[in-house]
Amino acid sequence: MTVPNISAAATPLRVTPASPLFLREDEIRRGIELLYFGYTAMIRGADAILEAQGLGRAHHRALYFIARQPGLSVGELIGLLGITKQSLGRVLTDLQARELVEQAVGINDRRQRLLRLTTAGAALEARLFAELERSMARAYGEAGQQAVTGFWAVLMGLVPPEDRPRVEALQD
Amino acid sequence: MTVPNISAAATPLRVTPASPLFLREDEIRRGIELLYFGYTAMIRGADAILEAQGLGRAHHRALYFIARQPGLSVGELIGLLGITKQSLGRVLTDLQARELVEQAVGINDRRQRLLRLTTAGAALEARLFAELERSMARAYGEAGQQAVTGFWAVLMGLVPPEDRPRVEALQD
DNA sequence: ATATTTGGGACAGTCATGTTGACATATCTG
DNA sequence: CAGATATGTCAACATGACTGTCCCAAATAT
Repeated sequence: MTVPNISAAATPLRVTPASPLFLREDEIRRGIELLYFGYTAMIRGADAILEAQGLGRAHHRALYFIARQPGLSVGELIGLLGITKQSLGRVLTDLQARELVEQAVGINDRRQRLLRLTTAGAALEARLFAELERSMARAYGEAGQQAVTGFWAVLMGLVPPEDRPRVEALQD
Repeated sequence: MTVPNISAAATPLRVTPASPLFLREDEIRRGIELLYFGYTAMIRGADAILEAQGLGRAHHRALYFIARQPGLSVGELIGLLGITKQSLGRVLTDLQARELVEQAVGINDRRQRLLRLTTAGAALEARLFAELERSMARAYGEAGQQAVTGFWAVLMGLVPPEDRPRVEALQD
């Protein structure tokens, strides 16, 4: 293997640990900054692939959630993305014109349009995911299992309680 | 107090801990999703204040870093924000027109323009920060000190090594 | 001392992605 | 059948990025 010990980094962290006074302004600002730089760094990793396809980050987000929850409805996707149907409409039009996403009439409710990736769409999403995964797996491996649990816990704490079920529901 | 035990939550987490197989696709996707929802939730918290001022998120980011590193140069701010000088130019023009930010000629290098917040700018930034802090402190408190360390470690791992010094440098 | 590079500002046009508002159609539900 | 819901579409507009170009002043190199 090329990266034999990424999942077993002998020494995790190397990051200054939080002090018991971890609610001080400096510690809060550190979290804000790391969240900003970490998030943008990960997202940026997929830009090259997107640009080569003439797509943007909005298309990426839609592809991601359709891949994650095949058969979800337009309304559910709007809820996850937090955008209006008009904004999503343009994105879906693009993706369908490129035959990356297909629609089916809802089963219980024929007004719904259920979304899934085509074979080409799944292939593209896999390439995009591989880029995100490269960043995230490196970070997980460097930080260690226990750190990952903390990472999840703080991030879930940032999500307003009423939105948490929606995030948990992706984990099925 | 209304929130007496936020800094001493008896039971941290409540989030499913990472398994030893934390590099599996599901665990990676969980991190991607939590990072997305956590980041957007925190950022969104300041939107109401910004809108009341007729400012946007771009202005917020500039205010944040100028507050964090008073006297930084235009070039340094461009580096932190990762945008072009033309994009930053409009933002700084707006902030200076509102007398939230002021410039001074560089000391060692008179070509530079060193940026700092005015009194009004500092007051606004403090209000914006208080919103972010509310989210972050709640998340820190719910998750616990150890989780915060893990949160930082994973996020720093997401930042490409060559960019890490710039993030660390904010911590002075 | 002059030439070049660098930090910053300004103008113009464009793109990606979000918004509101209005209206249409099909389907579900009471 | 009446009203609510899910979705689609058209139009206008806002935000915040981008590229390209030109400019000035100050630092640095030759």
